[in-house]
Amino acid sequence: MATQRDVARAAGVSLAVVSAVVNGTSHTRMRESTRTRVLQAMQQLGYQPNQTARSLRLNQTDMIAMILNKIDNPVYGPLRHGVYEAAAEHGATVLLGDAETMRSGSQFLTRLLSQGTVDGILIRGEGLLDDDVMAELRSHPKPILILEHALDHPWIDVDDRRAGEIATRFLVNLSHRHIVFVGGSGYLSQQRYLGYQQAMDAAGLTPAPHLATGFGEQAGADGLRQAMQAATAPTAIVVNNIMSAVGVLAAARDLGIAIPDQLSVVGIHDVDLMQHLRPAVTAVRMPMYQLGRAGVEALYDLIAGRPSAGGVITDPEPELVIRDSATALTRIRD
Amino acid sequence: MATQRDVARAAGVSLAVVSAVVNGTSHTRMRESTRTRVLQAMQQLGYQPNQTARSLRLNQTDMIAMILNKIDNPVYGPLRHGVYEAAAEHGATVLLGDAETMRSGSQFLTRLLSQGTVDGILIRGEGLLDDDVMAELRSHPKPILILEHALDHPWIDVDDRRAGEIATRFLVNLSHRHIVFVGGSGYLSQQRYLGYQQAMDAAGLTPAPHLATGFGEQAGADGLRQAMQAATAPTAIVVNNIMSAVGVLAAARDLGIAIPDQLSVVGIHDVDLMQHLRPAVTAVRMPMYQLGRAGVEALYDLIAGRPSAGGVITDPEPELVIRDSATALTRIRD
DNA sequence: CCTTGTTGACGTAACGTTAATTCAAAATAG
DNA sequence: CTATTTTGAATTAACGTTACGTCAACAAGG
Repeated sequence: MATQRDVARAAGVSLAVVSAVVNGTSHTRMRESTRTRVLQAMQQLGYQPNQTARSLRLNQTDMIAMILNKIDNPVYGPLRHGVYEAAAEHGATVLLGDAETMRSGSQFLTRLLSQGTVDGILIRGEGLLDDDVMAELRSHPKPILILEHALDHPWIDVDDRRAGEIATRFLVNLSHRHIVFVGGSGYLSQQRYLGYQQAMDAAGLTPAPHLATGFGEQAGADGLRQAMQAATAPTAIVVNNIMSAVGVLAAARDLGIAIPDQLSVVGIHDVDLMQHLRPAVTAVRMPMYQLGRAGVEALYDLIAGRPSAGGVITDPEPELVIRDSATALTRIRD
Repeated sequence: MATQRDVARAAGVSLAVVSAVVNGTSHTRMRESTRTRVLQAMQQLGYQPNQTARSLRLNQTDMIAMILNKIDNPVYGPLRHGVYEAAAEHGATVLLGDAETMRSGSQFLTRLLSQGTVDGILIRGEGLLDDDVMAELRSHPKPILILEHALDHPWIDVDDRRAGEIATRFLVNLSHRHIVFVGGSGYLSQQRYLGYQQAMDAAGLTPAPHLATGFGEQAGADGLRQAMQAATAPTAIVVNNIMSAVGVLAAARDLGIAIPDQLSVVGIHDVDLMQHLRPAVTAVRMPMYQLGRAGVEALYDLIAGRPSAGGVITDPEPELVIRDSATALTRIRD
């Protein structure tokens, strides 16, 4: 492949001029005619800049890494889009990794830790990155931004507490009194449960204990079964993780519980799929796309050494998307 | 950050020795005591090799790109895992891009086209990459492997025709006679339709025309509605794209069609979600994980200049996963 | 006419690595 | 005891860029 040297030779100019043409540097100036001559030579030779050499010289790769807990989780779709878009605006490409495969000594981690691979790192590990890995990452000289609550790193996240509150208050307003909170585990789920508690307290209702059955479809099914064993069955359920809502629907069907007539369901997080389920699932949509964009911006603040905005994103707020899985309580219960 | 030069100074040896220790090169030899001295110095200084400098020197980045049509499609989950794993075994990292954002002049494409970014490229664009982009990619000096049927490039793919045949034959064996084929568009869908036709012909049944309503949930709903307008309503339906099965289920519910009692449904491709829907969806699982692994192997054959295995993957075969959305036809119809 | 400033370039030293070449000292062979 | 080989390392030239420093030629100002 043609290099700047080849172009220089073909155009009868020095290397410096070619480089200046490529980058539009102001230091090295040239006649317009020279510039077009160089441009033509580049065209003819099919010159493509060598990104690696550029990175070495500039000590900057125009690449950032994003590490997600479970890449496949559809709630990360908009997050990823936000990150990719914002990164592109900064002229950067995104290297995507999965926390699950980021064991100590893994290929991806080694790559990240070696110098000159990425300009910065975005992490959403939901507590799944073990301490060894985090310690290794901490030794990384490039900035790291955590896309969830963190104690010892710059971080930014959506408002999970508020989401729990919004979901619960909606059910309260539909006259439900026995509302349970199901699924999840870890800090993030606790925040949502906190929001649930707040909304229950505000309505003078007694919060039920958190049925922390974990993540995914099965967790939802398990949660519903557990909830239904209570002395007084709930009339409504807040599902911590949206994919668990699928499991809740399935378990309800299996148990002969009609949704929403016998049980109202609200999920936290929203994905396209929810509008295509029957009943379509009412959910609290989190600004994940914005989180992605804000994350990249904050990361680039860190990279540039600027002070970086962090903490909980309160604008936009989590947004309730009303569909068919929750309805007002009309029958008298308990 | 510490470089090899710093390590060399600290250990009182030359650069060459440090490099040899890092790579385990046999050319430059050294005493065991020297080796440990260097290793200690590396440890003390926290030396991490500079990947960029290495890439520049070796003209090899240990990074491959994978371009997918719609990253978010859950059927790509296993494909991605296969690719990531196999790449890791080759000591490589994967740069993931979406065909949708790969317009001509896009950040990601520019990055790919510049020299020294990746060692090779894997593409599954499902016809969505426009000709400009493909032409630009073709000019790329590094090998490209297409993960679907291609005319002018090395390619490899799963057996879509066979999948259509398997799905259809299963329904035929359940005594269905009016079977429609719904959803999709493009070469890949045609292959599956071809398999459908084959199975229908083999059973002496008349294939219905391909209702090519496209991809995704909505496409399934549209397809079912269209299919139901026929003079004699079908008793079974082969859904080209698995996510469309969600839409089929929803539309059936909306139209008051009971699945599987009034209509049997079989989807092509399988994702975890299907077992959590009600009814759980019977589907033909494609060896996407293996496709990912095989794709990486074939790509590395190309990179190494070896002859590369290509074409349709027939082992393992698409596998029928029987769940609850299809049942034997017992009532007399038409 | 000399001074100063501007234009349009060129040369070159890095960036951190790898691998070819070279070479002194030690070991071995004759 | 000398000739030859082996061991253990050092020097150095790239890889393709970018940016600093330099400098001739020419124009403008006094």
